[in-house]
Formats: sequence, structure tokens, C-alpha cells
Amino acid sequence: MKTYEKIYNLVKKIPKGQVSTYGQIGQLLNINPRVVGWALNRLAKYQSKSNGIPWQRVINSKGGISTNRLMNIPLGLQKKLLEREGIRFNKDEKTDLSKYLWGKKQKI
DNA sequence: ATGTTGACGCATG
DNA sequence: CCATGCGCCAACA
Repeated sequence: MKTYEKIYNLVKKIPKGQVSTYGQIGQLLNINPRVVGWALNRLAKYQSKSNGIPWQRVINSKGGISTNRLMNIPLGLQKKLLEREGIRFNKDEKTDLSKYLWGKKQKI
């Protein structure tokens, strides 16, 4: 099984309303976070069609969006998709990872 | 086989 | 806050 397949399988498990990070995915699979980014980038490159993989739920360790500088992906798309799932962004365009990170318990 | 490419993360200035 | 630098490594060409 290819590494990127493992990554896709894991990303599929991120629950709606929560997010993960490149680092967290990498840690769980014992691979470098860079490879996680590479694998997700591959989706946009080689699979123009929708694929059922919730790629938008993977963000960077700062709680921010990393796709905005890419030509492949429309500006602001990832944020829009996440907001649609209930993720809120502060004025610095960051999410509260202590709240939304996959595996953390929700505060009341 | 060899060089290049990143949706990273962390440390440092 | 911004800018580099570097370790990292699968897949691609």
C-alpha cells in the first residue's frame, strides 16, 4: 500500500466539525508532515474530480490555512468549506486548535 | 540511479 | 510580526 493511500484513509476518518494538522497526521502514520502535504497536493493535481476525501480538514500547526498560495485551489475555498462544517476562524484567519483538533474534547 | 519538488514544522534572528 | 534555514522523505520525471 502506497504511503499516500494510508494518508487518504486516515484523513477520511477526521470527523466533521473537527480538524487535523499535517503534523498530527504525520505523527499517527509515522511519516514526515511534508509528505502529508505532498499527498494532499497530489489530490488536486491528479484527481480533478471530487474524491470524498475531506482534505479541507487538514490545516497547519498554527491553525491556519496553507492552501491559499496555490494556483490549483481557489482562494478561500478551504476556509469556506470548513466554515460550512462549523469551524470558526478568528480575525487572524486562525482556528482554535484546542477546540477543534481531532481527538480533543470539546469545551462547553 | 539521481535530482527535484513540496498543502510542513520548528528553531532562530 | 516577517524572513531564512534546515531536516525530513515519497513520488515523480
